[in-house]
Amino acid sequence: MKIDPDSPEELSAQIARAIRAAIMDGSLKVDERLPSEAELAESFGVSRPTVREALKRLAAQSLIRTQRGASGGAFVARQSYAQAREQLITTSTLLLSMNGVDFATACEARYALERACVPLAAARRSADHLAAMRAEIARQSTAGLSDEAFCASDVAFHRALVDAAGNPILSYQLAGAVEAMQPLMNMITFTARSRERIWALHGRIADAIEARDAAEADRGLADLAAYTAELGADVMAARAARRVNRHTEGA
Amino acid sequence: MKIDPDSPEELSAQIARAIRAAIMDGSLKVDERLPSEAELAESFGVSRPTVREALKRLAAQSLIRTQRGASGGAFVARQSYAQAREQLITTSTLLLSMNGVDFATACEARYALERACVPLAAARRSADHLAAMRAEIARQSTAGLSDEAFCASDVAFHRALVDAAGNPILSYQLAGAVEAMQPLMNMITFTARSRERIWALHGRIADAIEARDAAEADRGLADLAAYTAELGADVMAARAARRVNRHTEGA
DNA sequence: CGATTTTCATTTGTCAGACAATTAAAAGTC
DNA sequence: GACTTTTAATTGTCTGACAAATGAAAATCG
Repeated sequence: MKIDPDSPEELSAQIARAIRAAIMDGSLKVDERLPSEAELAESFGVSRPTVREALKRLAAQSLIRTQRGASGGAFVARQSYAQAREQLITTSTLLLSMNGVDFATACEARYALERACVPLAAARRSADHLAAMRAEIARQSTAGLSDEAFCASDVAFHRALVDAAGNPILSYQLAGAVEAMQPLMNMITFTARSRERIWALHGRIADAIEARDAAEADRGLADLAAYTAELGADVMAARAARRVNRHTEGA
Repeated sequence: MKIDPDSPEELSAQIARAIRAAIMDGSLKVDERLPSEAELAESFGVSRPTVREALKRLAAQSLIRTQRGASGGAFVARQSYAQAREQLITTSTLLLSMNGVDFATACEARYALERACVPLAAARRSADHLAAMRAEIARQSTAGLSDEAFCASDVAFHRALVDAAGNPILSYQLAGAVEAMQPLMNMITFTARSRERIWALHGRIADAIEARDAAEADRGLADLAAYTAELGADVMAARAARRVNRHTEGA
C-alpha cells in the first residue's frame, strides 16, 4: 500500500484505490477491521481528514461500513444484492438520461435481457412467483390507475418474471436494467386501450410460464417488446412534431 | 435540499444524498457547476470538511468531477459507459466473491445473458467484430499460453460477441457480468484438450455469426455453456475431495 | 460473590482556521 | 496588440480541537 505525494492524483483517491485493491484481491476479508483513522493517517503519511475522505469514497461504494465508539472503526462490508442493485440502478439511470440513449435502444436491451431468463423461469417458477405476476396483472387491469402506478406495476411484474428464474445474479442485473428504464417508460401515457393490450400480453406470458412453455412465453415477450417499442416510437414522433411546430411558429 | 442535524445518519451522507437526488431528478444538469465548497458549507449549515466528505462520496460514484483554481469547482459529470462499466465490475466481482456464489450459478447467468444478444449480433455484426473474434480464437490456439492469458482472451472473445450486437446498453451490462466472473474462471486450469474444445466452439460460434445464423450461434453458445459448467463442476468436485482428504488425515 | 452503575479510554463525527497549489481572469508592460 | 505579471478564487491538505457514541474496566451496592 504505497502512495505518491507528487502524483497529480489526489491523495484521498490514491488511498481509496489502495484499500479498494486490498479488499478486491482478498488481503482484507469481509468484516475485517481496518486500522483506525489515526493509524491509517500515520501509515500513509497524511492527515486524518485526508484519510477520512478516502474512507468516505469507499463507503459510497459500500465497500466499508463504519462504527463509532470503542472497538469501533471501519470494517470491510459484505456486498449485498440489495446494495449492489441500488448502485446499478443509480449508475444505469444516469447513463441512460445523460447520454440521450433513445427509447428503442434501451427497450431492445431490456427485452433481450429479459428473454434470456424466460427458459429458466419456465423451468423453475414457483407458485409464489406466479401469484406475484397474477397480482400485478390484476392491479394493471383496475380502472383509474395513474400512469406512474401502472408503470410501477409493470416493473413489479417483470421483476417477478426475472426472479422466477431463480438465479440471484440474473435478478440483480436485470432488476437494475428494468428499473433504470422507468424514467423513460414514464414518458409514455398509456391509453385504456394500450393498457388492456399490455396486461393481456402479461397474462399470456404468465400462462406460458405456468404451463412451463418457454417457447410460448418467449413469443409473448417478443410481442410485448414490439408493442412497447411501437408505443415509444409514437411518443417520440409526437415530440419531434411538437418541436418542429414550435420552431415553425417561432420563425 | 434539507438536512437534519439530529438524524443518526452522518451529515456528509445526508448532503451527498441531497445532491445525488438533485442530479438524478435533473435539477442539476450535466456540466453544471455546483456552488463552491464554502458556499455549500454555509447553505447546509456545516463545515467545509463535512461538505468535502460529501463531495468525495459523489466523486466515488463519478457523479461529479472537481477542478482546482479560479473558476474551478465541482461539476456534474457525464456518466460514461467506461466509468459505468468499471463500477459494475467492481460491484459484481465483490458480490460474487463475498457471497460465495457458486460457479454453476454465475456461469448460468453469464451464458443466459450472452445468449440474449446472439440474435442481434447475428443480424448486425460488422467485419470488425468478426475480425476481433477471429483474432482471439487465433490467440487461444497458440501453444504455451498461460491460464490467465487464455482466460483474458476468452473474455475478449465474448466481449467482441456482445459488442457485435450493436447495443451499448447490452455491452455495458454484459461486459460487467463477464469480467466479474474472471476470478472464478481463473480457478480452472485448462488442459490442452479442453482449450482445443473451447476454441473450436468459439470458431463454430464465429462462423454462425458470420453466416448470420442466430440459431446455430445459439446452439454453439449453449454447448459452450454446458462444457464450461462441466469444467467448473470438475474443479469444484476436486476441491471438495481435497477438503475431505485433509479432514480425514487430520482426524 | 454477583449484579448494577459509573467511569474511562477509544474511535468516529464535526468544527474552525490556516496555508499550499492551481488556475483563469485581470492588470500591467513592452 | 501580444506578452508577462499579478491577483483572486477555488480546491487540496494540514493542525488541533471538541462532541458523541460505545464497549470495557472499575467501582459500588445488595
